[in-house]
Amino acid sequence: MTRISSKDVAEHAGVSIATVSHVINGTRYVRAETRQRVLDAISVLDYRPNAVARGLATSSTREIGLVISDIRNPFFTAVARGVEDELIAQRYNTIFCNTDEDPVREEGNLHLLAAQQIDGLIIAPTGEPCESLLALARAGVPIVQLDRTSPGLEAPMVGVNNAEGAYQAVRYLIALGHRRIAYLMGFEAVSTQTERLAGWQRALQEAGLPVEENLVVRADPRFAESAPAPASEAAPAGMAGHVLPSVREVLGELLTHPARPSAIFIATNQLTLGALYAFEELGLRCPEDISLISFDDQDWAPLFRPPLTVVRQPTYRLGQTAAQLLMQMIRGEAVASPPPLAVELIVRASCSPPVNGGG
Amino acid sequence: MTRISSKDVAEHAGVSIATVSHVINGTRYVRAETRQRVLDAISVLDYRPNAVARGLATSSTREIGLVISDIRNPFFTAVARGVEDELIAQRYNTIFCNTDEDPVREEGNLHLLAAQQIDGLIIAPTGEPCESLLALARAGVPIVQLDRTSPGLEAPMVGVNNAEGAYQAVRYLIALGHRRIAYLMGFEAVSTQTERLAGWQRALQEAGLPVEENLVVRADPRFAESAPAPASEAAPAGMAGHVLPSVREVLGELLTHPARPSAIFIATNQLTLGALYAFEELGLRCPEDISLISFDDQDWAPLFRPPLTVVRQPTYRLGQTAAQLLMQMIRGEAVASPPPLAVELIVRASCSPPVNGGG
DNA sequence: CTGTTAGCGCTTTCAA
DNA sequence: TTGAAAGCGCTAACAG
Repeated sequence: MTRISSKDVAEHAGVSIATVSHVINGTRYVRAETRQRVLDAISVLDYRPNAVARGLATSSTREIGLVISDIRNPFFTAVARGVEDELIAQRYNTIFCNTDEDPVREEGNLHLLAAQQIDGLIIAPTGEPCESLLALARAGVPIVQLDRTSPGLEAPMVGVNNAEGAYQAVRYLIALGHRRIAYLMGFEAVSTQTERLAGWQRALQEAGLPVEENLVVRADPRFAESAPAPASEAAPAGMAGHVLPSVREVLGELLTHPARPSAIFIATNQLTLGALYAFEELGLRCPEDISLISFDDQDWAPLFRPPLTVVRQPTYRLGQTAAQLLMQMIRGEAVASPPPLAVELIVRASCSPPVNGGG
Repeated sequence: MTRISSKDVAEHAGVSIATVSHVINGTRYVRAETRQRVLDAISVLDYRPNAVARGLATSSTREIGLVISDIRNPFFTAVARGVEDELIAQRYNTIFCNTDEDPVREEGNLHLLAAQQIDGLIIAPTGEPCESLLALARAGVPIVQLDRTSPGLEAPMVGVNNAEGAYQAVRYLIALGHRRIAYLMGFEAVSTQTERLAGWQRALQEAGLPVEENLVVRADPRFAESAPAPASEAAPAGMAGHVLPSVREVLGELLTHPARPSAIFIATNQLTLGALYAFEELGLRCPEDISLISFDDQDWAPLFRPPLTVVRQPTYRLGQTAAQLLMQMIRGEAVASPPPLAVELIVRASCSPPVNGGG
């Protein structure tokens, strides 16, 4: 069962291991006849170069780390697919890690990835300062930030135009006649959440509407806690340092208030799912009782009753772009953050004019 | 920027590199005072052992391959999370690859993983014979089959009781009064699909109902083609060797037939989504015009109108179990396929008695 | 209790 | 046009 190595190939072909290496990598001229002998030996012996040994010799492992919050989040899932497709095409492997937005898990993952000598890293950082991340950057490992930014990290970032998407969404609601529009968001540390907040604000201000702080509600964005299936199945999440109420709690309070908003803009798909559960529980009909618009499209969104109006993000392309950018960095090319990718307002039927003229 | 190695640590601590190695790995006794010196040196220099070098020396990389069909499929996504949670806890990294049910992609992925000297493999095989997979097995790499089996491969398999789940689903429909119950499935090569077929058959036979071959319809299970979002975003799929019509085509034919079935049992979540789109297009109401029951729960299923009746699979646990089994194999323990995990019939509201007495 | 040293399998000067 | 040999950073005998 002893694995066969380039030495075996060399012997079989009657050449040195240097020559074997060179024909495999095409890294210097080899007489056609010699090359053929080596090639034959390779196929006869079914030789596969050992990437670990090569990695040690070249200090390049062809492995890329992909660190995201949770692969079960359809947003990241689509992104991950974009990344993997792009990387595998370049014969790079992608190692993925989940952080659950937990800085401790983030540190641990990065530690392991660093030890593994990854050639590059694509990360959707938690947003909390992360020593391992900065260390990786200092060590010269190419890094691209995905969707969000990490404090203190100098690295190109691939994301969407969050403020603009939020702005459009809220403007759409305002045009429909809404005056009191809530914003449901997740962790403050996550840059997308605050950028979307800014878009919400700008739209209100431009319309001369008051920006009431109590219209901004925060909830744990990690899963729709009222959803039976994942909840009962989910592993206990890390949550270190993060304590936020569930969507259900938060909306229960907001939407039973006498001066409740007539519309809500939601920052993520998981929060949206939670909100939908909350509506059901509170007996609120959408859009009759409350209009809803959210970030992230979902493949079931058009089938929903009502079909969901959303701000669509180019998820797959986000991952693809991040991977392409990383490849450029690995090749040593100079890169800069590309302009934010455009989002798209998809109007379906979860928003309607407010019944009582806008709350 | 020259990376620091165990040699640097040794020098700094005034010991040999062997001692450094031993304190790091706790692999032989080191005097407390010496150990402390080494530890200090490590932290002063911020030394991180190079896993690649270690991998070369020990021929153990602490990397596991996870090969699935498509990470965008929520089934695999949950499984992958179970795998990653389990592996990361053991300080193993997981490299994931998508095959798109394409044997060519499968081969390519495995080839790369083999070169990378993975310590183990968890795979949901396409079901087509796969040379690289057998080669990996021959080379003694621990493998566990996930959800399905690959022809000719001797490896423990972690899956659910597919036939039983299908049987229960169809029995439920029969109890409701249905007589003509269709089965919508994906690729024949995928073992789960045929096992579920067997369950469907058994339920019909036991009830004395005819098993009509034209009630079994096959469609491309890879994505809901009528769903606008993923379709427009999706990368061109591989599809080598697989040609199957879309759900829309297949159901268009089946359900406009005069003697159309009054109920349908669907083998996967992606096919279900496609069916839901098809219903919409055909103007069929569920469950009034047709009852639907499917494999795989989804977090939005309870919110759907009608809430979907499903056979739930323990997805997360499937991944977790596979990973645990793999760890045992890596430790050299003897293992066998565990009994299939139980599925659960979740009755919601997408099935009702047939209007005309069961077609 | 600790150091020396021979690899692991490959790449890459340097020589020829 | 090709070979010899020195590493890459670590582990694991073997010595002492």
